Amino acid sequence: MRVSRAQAEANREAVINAASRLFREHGFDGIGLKDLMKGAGLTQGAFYKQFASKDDLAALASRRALESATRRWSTAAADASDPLEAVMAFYLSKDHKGEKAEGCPLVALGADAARQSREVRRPFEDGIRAHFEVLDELMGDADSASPSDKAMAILSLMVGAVTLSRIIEDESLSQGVLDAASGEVRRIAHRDDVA
Amino acid sequence: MRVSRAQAEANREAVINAASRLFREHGFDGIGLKDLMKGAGLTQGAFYKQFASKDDLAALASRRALESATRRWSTAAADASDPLEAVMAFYLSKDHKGEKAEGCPLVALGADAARQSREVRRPFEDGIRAHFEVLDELMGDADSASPSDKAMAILSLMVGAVTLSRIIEDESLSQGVLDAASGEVRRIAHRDDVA
DNA sequence: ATTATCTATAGATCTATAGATAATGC
DNA sequence: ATTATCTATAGATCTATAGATAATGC
Repeated sequence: MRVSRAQAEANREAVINAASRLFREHGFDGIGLKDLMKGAGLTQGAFYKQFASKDDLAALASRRALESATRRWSTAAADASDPLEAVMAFYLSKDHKGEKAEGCPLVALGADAARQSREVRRPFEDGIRAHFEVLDELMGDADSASPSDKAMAILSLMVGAVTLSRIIEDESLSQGVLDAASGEVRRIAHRDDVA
Repeated sequence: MRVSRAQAEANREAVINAASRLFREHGFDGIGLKDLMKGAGLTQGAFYKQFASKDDLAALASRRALESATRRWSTAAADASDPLEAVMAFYLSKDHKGEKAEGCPLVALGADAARQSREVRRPFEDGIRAHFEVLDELMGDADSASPSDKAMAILSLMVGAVTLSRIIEDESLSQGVLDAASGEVRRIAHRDDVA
C-alpha cells in the first residue's frame, strides 16, 4: 500500500487542493477529515502522516486558496486593456457569486477566518495585502510602502458586496448590490486625489 | 421541575438571546446545543420542548441579532445631529471590530449564512433590507420602492471593511482599512447624484 | 392531569491514534 | 528496513429522543 515519494507528495498536494475548495464550500467546521481526504481519493488514516492537525491543513489550504485568488486578480488585470474593469467583470459577476468553492476565500471564509488560530489567519492577512498590491498596481499607484486608501476601500467594497449578494435570495436585489458596488468601485478608482 | 408558563417563555427568550451572541462568537457549526442551553442557564434536555431543531434556533437567533443590529443603527442615527457620522462612529470603530459576540451579524456570520438553510438566510435578507432603509432615510432619500445604489454600496463597504479588519493582525493596517472605509462612505453619501 | 426541565442515553460523527499491509528505496 | 496508506478503534462530542421528576394549571 505504500506509494513512491513522488506520489506521496502529489497526494499531499491533492489533499491541500481539495481542502482549499471544500473548506470554502462548507466552512472550516462544516467538513471533517474523512471527507477532506475523500476529496483527494484517500482515506482518513493517511491524514496524520501528511499533516500535523486539521488546523495545520486549514492553514495550508487557506494559503493555497488566497494565492490562487491573488493570481486570478493578477491574470485578469495583466490580460486586459482596462485592468480594473477586468477584475470587476469576474469578481462582481453572477458567476462568482455562485461559485463558492472556487471563488474568493475572503468572501467564503472571511467571517470564519476571524475565529481561527493565528496560523490560519496569517495566510488571510498575507492574501489581503497581496490583493491591495494588485489593486494599487493596476491603478498606477506603484509600490508605495503601504496600501492606498483607495485599494483598501475597493477591496472592502467588493468583498462586502459579494458577501451580501450571496445571502440575498431576491435575484434582482442581489444583482443590484453587485451593480451598485461596480459603480462605486469605478468612482473610487478614477477619482483624482488631491494630495 | 416544571416552571410557570411565563417562566418557560422567559427561558425561551433567554436561549434565543444567548444563542444570538454565541452563534456570532463561534459560528453556527462552532457551538453545540449543550453550550447554547448553558448560555441561558438550562440543560440540553429542555431544548426540544422549545425549538424544533438547531436550525430552528439558528433562524430565531439570527432574526434577533439582525433586529438588534438594525435597532442599533436607527438609535445611533436618531440621536445624532449627523446621523451618518454617528453610525460610522460605532460601526467602523475599533470597539466594534473587537466585539464579535455583540457586533454586526452580517460580519460575524455573513459567510456562514450563505451556507445555511433558507429559514436562516431569510432573516439575514430581511435585516439587510432594513439596514438599506435606515441608510436611505438618514441620507434623506426617503422611502423609494427599492434601496438606492448609495445605500447598497455603503453597507457593502462597511461590512467588508470590518470583515477584513477582523482578520488583519497588524493593528495599523487593520485601523487603516476602517479609516479608508470611513472616508469613502462619506464621499459616497455626500456625492450629488445627477439623475 | 399536564408539562417544563432534568438526567440519561442512542446513534452518528468528529479528531486523533494504533497496528496491519504492501510497496518503495536503500 | 522503511514507510504511505489502509482498516479499525478510542474517546470525545454532536443532535435528538426517552423517561423521570416536580411544579403548574385546571
